[in-house]
Amino acid sequence: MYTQQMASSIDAPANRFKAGSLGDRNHRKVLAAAAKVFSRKGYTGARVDEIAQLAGMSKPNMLYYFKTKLDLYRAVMEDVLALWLNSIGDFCKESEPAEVMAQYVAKKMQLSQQYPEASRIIAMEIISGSPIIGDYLRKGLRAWVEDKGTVFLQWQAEGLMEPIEPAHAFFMIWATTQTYADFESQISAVLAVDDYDVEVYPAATKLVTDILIRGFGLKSRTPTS
Amino acid sequence: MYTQQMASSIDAPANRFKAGSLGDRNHRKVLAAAAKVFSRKGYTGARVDEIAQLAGMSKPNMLYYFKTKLDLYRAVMEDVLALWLNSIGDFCKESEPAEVMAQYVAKKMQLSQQYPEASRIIAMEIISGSPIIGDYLRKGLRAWVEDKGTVFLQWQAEGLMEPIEPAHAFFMIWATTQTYADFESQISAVLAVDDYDVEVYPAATKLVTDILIRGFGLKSRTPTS
DNA sequence: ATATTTCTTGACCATATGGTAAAAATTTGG
DNA sequence: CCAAATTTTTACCATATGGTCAAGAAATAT
Repeated sequence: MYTQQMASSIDAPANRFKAGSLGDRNHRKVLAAAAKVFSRKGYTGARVDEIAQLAGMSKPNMLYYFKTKLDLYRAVMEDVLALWLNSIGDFCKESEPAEVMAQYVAKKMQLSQQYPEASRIIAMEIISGSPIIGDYLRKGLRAWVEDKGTVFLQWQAEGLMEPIEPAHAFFMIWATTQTYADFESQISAVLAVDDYDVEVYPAATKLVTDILIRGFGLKSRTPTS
Repeated sequence: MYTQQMASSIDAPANRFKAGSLGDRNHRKVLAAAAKVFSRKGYTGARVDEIAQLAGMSKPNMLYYFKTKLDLYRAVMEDVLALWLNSIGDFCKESEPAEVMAQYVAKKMQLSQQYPEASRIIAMEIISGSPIIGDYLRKGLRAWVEDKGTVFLQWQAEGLMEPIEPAHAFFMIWATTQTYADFESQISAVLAVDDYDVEVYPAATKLVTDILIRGFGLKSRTPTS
């Protein structure tokens, strides 16, 4: 089993190669290829050789950049988590609730659209029981939720939001936005769309935003007089 | 690759063993074990031998019941899809919108709680690009959504619901309910709960129900006079 | 009880898989 | 241009993996 934990902090995506060098470029190529494969197969299902092929190099060559499959997975995970959590936007107590929510949802949706593999990798990892990021979830993410959640509590204290446990509010936002990345194959099948990006995302963003604002009962602080 | 499709209809879970016989019981044991393993590792990541061990028998013995890994996966998938779709409840146009929604959400939540592996198996399959159930999604599920969606359209025509594309309404319901099964490891990590079933599900059910009813703008047909 | 069907086992197989080592090729700094 | 460092390839290896086969053990029916 690979139930080892990674550091619970988000390190910079720094690698040991100097920017622009051959090593650096290949390093990135491998990470990109790995993200694609891991996002479809998960850790156990992914094949090292498939990743190497996708990165356009031989397996031993790829293993020169990442010594083991687990190392590679951890590296991908770090990148992906960093991307995922740095998407807070202006989450400040003083702004208009509906504005803040709209911005956050928009940002999340944009991320789902731009880096669907990132979302899927995290989803697969969590569905698998979070063997690698479990520690991070218990520490880093937990703290994040507690911190950002104060904004919701503030709004609720001001009567600008229904009494909803902040953590659950986040679960709901994440679920509704990430579903468009994670379950793309289902959604595009049901909707029978040609171009997911133009036919689904814009409409979905507006829809999810509206429903969440209404569902959370977000009120304006300065009623349009 | 295993990009073969299964029948797009949901067959009865009938097997070739007569009920209660040794064969029947073992058949079920294998299916149960397979569901657990597939739900954590996905198709490619699952190991035939691990499933056999979990079912308490040798690998060749298990392969006596299901000739190949793919056969087994298909069988599990069929069971799981049947379970998942037969959870419609009273989805009838004449009932109270809020009632219908509350019932559907409750049923979905109950399923997520009772058969979390089922939810995860579907999630993994879809995240993997629906290689096996793609055809079913394009035909069976698409038809289901179109059919059941008429209820939402009816409500909207009567002014009892905000104008929301029915399919998206379903995506939202599924996302918010299934997230509690699929992402259990994340949610329990963030909430730091001991007993997920009692500390999370009841509260989540009420929360999701309320938010969706409010978010969809469901009105009562017979206002409480 | 015995013949027959059903189930289980152990030995086995071809291939896949993650990973290694050392030589060869390439790039880079001086 | 040359030596040193970096990158890539070739040939391997041990083990894991999905699956087969024939013989043996149980159960079942007669």
